Amino acid sequence: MATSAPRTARERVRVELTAEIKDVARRHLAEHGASALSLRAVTRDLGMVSSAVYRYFPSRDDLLTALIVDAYDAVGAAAEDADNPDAPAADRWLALARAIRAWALGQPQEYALIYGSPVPGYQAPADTIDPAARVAFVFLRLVADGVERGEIATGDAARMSRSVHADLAQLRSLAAPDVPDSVLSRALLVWAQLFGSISFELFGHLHNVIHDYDAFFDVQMRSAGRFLVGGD
Amino acid sequence: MATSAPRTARERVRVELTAEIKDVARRHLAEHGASALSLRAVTRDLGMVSSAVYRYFPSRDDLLTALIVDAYDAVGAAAEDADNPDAPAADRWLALARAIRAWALGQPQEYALIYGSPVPGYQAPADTIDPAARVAFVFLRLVADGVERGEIATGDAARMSRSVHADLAQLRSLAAPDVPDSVLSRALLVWAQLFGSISFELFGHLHNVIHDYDAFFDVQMRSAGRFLVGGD
DNA sequence: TGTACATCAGTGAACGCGCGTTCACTGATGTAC
DNA sequence: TGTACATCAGTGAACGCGCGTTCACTGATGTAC
Repeated sequence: MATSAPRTARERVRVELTAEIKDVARRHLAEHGASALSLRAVTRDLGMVSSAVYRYFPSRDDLLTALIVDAYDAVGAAAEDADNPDAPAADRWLALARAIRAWALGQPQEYALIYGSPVPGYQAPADTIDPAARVAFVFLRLVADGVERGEIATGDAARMSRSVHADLAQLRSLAAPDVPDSVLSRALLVWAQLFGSISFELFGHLHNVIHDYDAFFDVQMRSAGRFLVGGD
Repeated sequence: MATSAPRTARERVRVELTAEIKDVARRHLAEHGASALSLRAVTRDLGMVSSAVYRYFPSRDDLLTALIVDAYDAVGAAAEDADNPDAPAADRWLALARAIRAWALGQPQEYALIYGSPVPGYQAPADTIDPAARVAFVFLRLVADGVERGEIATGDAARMSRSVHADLAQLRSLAAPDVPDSVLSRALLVWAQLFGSISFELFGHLHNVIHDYDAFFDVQMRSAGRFLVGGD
């Protein structure tokens, strides 16, 4: 990934073809889902012979990993783009929620790839961890800013066990400086709610219940935002 | 499903074998996930020849559908069992949330089957709709009772578009009599949050962030319960 | 209660398919002098 | 600038595998008289 600019023609072609393989794979993903992703089908679409892909990805799982990393990066980037650090916390939250949902609706299979059930037989390697955190950092920054600027009520923490306190403390030191437990806990609730809502919509659990998804989503996220900033 | 008691020996064996096939299939599901579920592997485990399964299920998709229906029924039953209609709404909510999570942790692949990404290439037929609603009905009953008994604050409804209002009205007439929009909206938020939280845990999105999942879940659900009963 | 026929469960062979991955190879591109 | 060698991309054939589904069949179970 972090290779310096390709100098030789060969390197340039290699970079391009790697990207092309991922593009085609992404298209297949969109049509048939992750577990149906086939190296042979991808190379067929590219006019290559199936074994040629092994010059670029050592195995099918490595290709999947690359797609997963790209997907995490893409939501992360979408979230970062949507965030205006100068706006009030509630507005930032709404913008972030909308951006994530918009990304999910735009590439539902990529959303499913990273937030749906894990691909059977596939073990996510460690290099997916950092990209996965990117989108969450946007959220936690917003929360930390909101607390710092006095926009988010801190309230008093609900009673929680030492273990939960420790987990929250670790998260705080990692990504949410000076955010008290009460707010951090609320934030995680709201965060889970966001992905729960998007998954419900995308995976059809609100079929025949909700018809105007756009409007419903906004109502829900505004309500969640009020909960987030408003305290208990 | 709703066949009357089998009378002949043949019918009895048929019922038993149908159940046995599903049991083995469920075991395979638990080990390898839905998309890796293979009729041949299932029949192999049963000591049958692969074509014999077609006497019981006309195709692989029909077997999958049966497993999905069973899974929905199982969470629904778990939820119903956990619910004590005489308890306060907040307690009922916590008990329900715990029951659903416990079920999910007990059979993660079945949870993934119904609440994770849809199985690629599989189209859920209409007969999954009713079983899918069963668990939600338990929740909505609890909410309706809470409103009726004055345990859940109704507050004033946030501004929402006509379309959302209509969707909520339909849901109310279906499963939540006399529950005002404000509460219904909050309830759906909390509901999405529950499945978001369980999915986060099960699909590994809180890996290295939360360590004491049991305690964290309780803290979160209590907080969600306060939001549910307490109003905006 | 016994017989004749119809129904059904399970068999085994076969069809046609696609998959991931390996391997020895050819020919083009890049590098060092 | 030109040549000799090393590196690399892509080929094509092959391996071994498992899958869903169909079909004509045998033999057991059930039903009607």
